[in-house]
Amino acid sequence: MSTTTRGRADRRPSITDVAKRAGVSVGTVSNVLNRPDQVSDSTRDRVLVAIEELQFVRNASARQLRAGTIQTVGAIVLDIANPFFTEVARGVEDRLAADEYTLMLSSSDEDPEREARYLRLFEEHGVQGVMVTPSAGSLDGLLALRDRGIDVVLLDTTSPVDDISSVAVDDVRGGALAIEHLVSLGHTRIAFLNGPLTIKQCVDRREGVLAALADAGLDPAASLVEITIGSLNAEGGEDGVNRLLDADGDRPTAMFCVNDLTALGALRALRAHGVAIPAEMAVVGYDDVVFASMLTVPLTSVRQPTHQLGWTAADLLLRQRSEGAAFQHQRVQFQPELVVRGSSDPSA
Amino acid sequence: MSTTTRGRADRRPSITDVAKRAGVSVGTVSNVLNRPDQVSDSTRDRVLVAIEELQFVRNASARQLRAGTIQTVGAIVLDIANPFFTEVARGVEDRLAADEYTLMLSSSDEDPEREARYLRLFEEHGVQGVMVTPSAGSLDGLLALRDRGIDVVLLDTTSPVDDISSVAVDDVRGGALAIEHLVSLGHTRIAFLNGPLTIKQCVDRREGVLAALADAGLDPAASLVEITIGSLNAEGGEDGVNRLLDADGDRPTAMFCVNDLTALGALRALRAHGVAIPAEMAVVGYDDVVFASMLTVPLTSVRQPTHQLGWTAADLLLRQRSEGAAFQHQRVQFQPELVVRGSSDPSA
DNA sequence: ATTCGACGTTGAAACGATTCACGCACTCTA
DNA sequence: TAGAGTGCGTGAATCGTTTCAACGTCGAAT
Repeated sequence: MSTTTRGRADRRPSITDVAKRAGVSVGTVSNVLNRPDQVSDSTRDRVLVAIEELQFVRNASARQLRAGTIQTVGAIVLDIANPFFTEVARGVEDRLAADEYTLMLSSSDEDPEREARYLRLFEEHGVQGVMVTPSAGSLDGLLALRDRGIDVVLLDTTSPVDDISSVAVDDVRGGALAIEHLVSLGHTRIAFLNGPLTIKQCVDRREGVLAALADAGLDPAASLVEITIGSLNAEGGEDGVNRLLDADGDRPTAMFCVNDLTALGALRALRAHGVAIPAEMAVVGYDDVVFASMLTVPLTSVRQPTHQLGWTAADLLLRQRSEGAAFQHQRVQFQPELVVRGSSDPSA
Repeated sequence: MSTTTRGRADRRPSITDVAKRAGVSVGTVSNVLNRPDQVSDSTRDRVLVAIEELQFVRNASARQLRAGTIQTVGAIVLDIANPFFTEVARGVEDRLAADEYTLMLSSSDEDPEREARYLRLFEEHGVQGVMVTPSAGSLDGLLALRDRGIDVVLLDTTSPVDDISSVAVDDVRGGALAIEHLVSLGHTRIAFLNGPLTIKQCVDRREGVLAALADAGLDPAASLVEITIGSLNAEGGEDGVNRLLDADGDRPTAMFCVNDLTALGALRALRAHGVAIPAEMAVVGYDDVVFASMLTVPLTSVRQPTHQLGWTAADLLLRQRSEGAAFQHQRVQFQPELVVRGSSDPSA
């Protein structure tokens, strides 16, 4: 059974095989690998030749088992297919590279169960820390993880507890920015395509929405049409618009989408229904992803410092590890910025 | 040193700790974990309680070290930020899930060195197989990997050798489709924003381009303006267009971009230069990513069966493992499809 | 009454690397 | 020439799990 799938060797060569071939002890081979300067030139060369001849590749499991831990951290984002999160991930990688850490990256697809599964997988693999954009309302799992010695930093959401750090953008402000803008254009009946309120970003942006409406003296009951979509992507947006247009009552004149991917789907559905943008429906997205400015109708959006977000989260995580008990937990918060384009403002 | 970063426990509990607490041997705990039906109810319950109380989490390293291998495969794509590849990855995941395999996903960013580094990392971690979209011209590293017992399937490129399987889309045909379309619209001077020829897709699409020109009786030297861009993304596209417009000589009336991300950047730069699309410049992309139909000028593109591509690659890999020596290497090839939109055809 | 198999459990031997106390052979110094 | 110091190398213990031969116990079959 084991020979069928193996080309040549029946078993990958171990450090012992290398030692035998080079005529040294395993300890010496290990030294060549990890402290080459403590080995004489001739011995080192002999070992390196043996490694080359046998095509020896270190066994990470054995290495890690003995060493106890390895320079790896995990990150779980809501949706790896969302350009916003890939840019965040790039920021994380850039910071980790400086300390020679490796990243295990996964997407929860907004499913708390998937999130939990990946967290367990990461833990079994002995990651030193995790960065998570939680998809569940509860932080219990993450707190337990922290108690088991794995550092945790929340990514793109503000921490509700004092003893877990977070790096986020002010989503309340972001939501308010979008609505203030639409209100300033004269809209008084606005649709809000939002995700489930188990996701913190959705809660916060909604809070900003409500606050901005109140500030403008508008009654949410009359001026806001909330549509909850299942997933924060193009399909969700399309679905949300279809439900909105099917519904009875006054059709809103403006729409705020919880992110740009959702807005993309919404625009597609609106176009399919022949709704003019922004004349019949003004649209605002969130994230200002790479293609937002290039759409049929350039998308007004709330911009966030993506790369910096990821970089800072990784920085916090690494500092938390290196500083140990001296580390002060903190909530880093960046400010969002509204980018006005044609999807909301014909004069833009 | 070790206590500073640990919350409570100084060391994560091992199977031995669980055994002690439950008053059984380590073998029994292992049995509870792996063959629960071979353990009596009362013992099993006692062990499970101990596991719960100690918050025991299996150590994947030890597990894998002893078991020799684990249900994991790796995948390396050219650019994780490209929606094309995230869709492919989704297809891979869907197939792997059926066999309870785990995926390690990485992006080479078209850098052969990064690719090699990730391959080594995967190998050290004992993956059973890898799916790779090669960024280097040479397959030596992959062949060596295969000889060391790790199955290899090429992803989104046709295998040049008989003993490595591949799943691809006919890129020669795809390139030809784009050019045939532009020629049929009357264009005789066409720009081709292509990536480096170390990347197989670029070579193949170029071959299709040249073949289609020849079929149309056009001399490439006169009708084709080749621009080589450094990276296959929006920045590359912008850069390519800037160089094209700065150059002397007849300006082409049409442009074929090696992928949609590149086309996005190209469109942005063209707009900045006030070039009308498609009147002054017709543009065709490749991949038909999610936002292609929604751009300022909807993008004509060559569509590929992304999800199926990934699914099939994973299927081939898993079958290769399970069938062993009986497995027949094969080159699966799907056909691309041209989707005509406004960026090339005003009547579309 | 003895033998047998089934069942549940044990305990020790792996897996492959790292680490560290120790030993050996030299050279240098007093 | 003894003693200290230095540079290299050794080999055994260790990490946490899985696996498997072996063992005790009990009920059924002979």
